[in-house]
Amino acid sequence: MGASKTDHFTDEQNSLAILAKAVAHPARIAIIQYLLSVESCICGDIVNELPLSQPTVSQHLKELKNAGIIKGNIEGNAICYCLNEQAIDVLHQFFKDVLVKIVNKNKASCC
Amino acid sequence: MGASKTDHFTDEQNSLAILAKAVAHPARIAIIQYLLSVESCICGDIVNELPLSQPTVSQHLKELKNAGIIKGNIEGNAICYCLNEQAIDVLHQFFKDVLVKIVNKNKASCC
DNA sequence: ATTTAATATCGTAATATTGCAATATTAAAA
DNA sequence: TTTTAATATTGCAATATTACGATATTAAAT
Repeated sequence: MGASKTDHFTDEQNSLAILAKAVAHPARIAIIQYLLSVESCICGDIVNELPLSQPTVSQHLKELKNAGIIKGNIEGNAICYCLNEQAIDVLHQFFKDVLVKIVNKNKASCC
Repeated sequence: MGASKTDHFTDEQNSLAILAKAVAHPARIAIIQYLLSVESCICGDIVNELPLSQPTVSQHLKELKNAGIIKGNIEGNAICYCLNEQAIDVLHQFFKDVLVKIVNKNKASCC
């Protein structure tokens, strides 16, 4: 098939999967790290920071934007990209909750 | 091309991407949530919990295991799967750090 | 020894992702 | 207005993912 059967899962499961997928590529991790390292959000040189062609970088940015991980504002003929705190927080909370539950379970004897 | 150019990125970027990719499917989110909901780790009924066929579930479990998100122990003719605290912690720490940095940046005026 | 139950693997079709060259778009600069 | 710079889109080839039927494996139960 190839397509995942999203309608069989909860909205929460689907949206977490979409967010995780957006992050699930080394280039997109690199983009996130670069956005964090830059002082201002106005950054027109992401392409030069990555070992990929301009169209490929543009595509990765689009995927991050579609998933809501980053926000983009037009600033003249450059574009200001910045991280979306809320989307990152959803992922952070999920893994935090998972971790807390694992620790509690392991306390009660497990693998 | 289709294959990502992993050799152009850092080990950290690649391993974070692998972990995120393992989680980046609603069925695998569902598996994680189910493993958390069960008291013991001995669980031989993951297939019945998911709206997917047995081979498909088995494949998803394999991917989670390959990425280190879950661990599997053979228990007779059933298999005991449980979450790997360390792998989840890597993801948790990453998103926590990103979040802290975003908050600090936004304080210093940004988007 | 045979059956049963649980899980894994193989093969394959449908679809998605990755990457880039070529080209388009857009707005500032000259 | 022409050029330049920055980013986006299109088209396409290579590869990866998702899903499942059929089949294999494995160990307990009969």
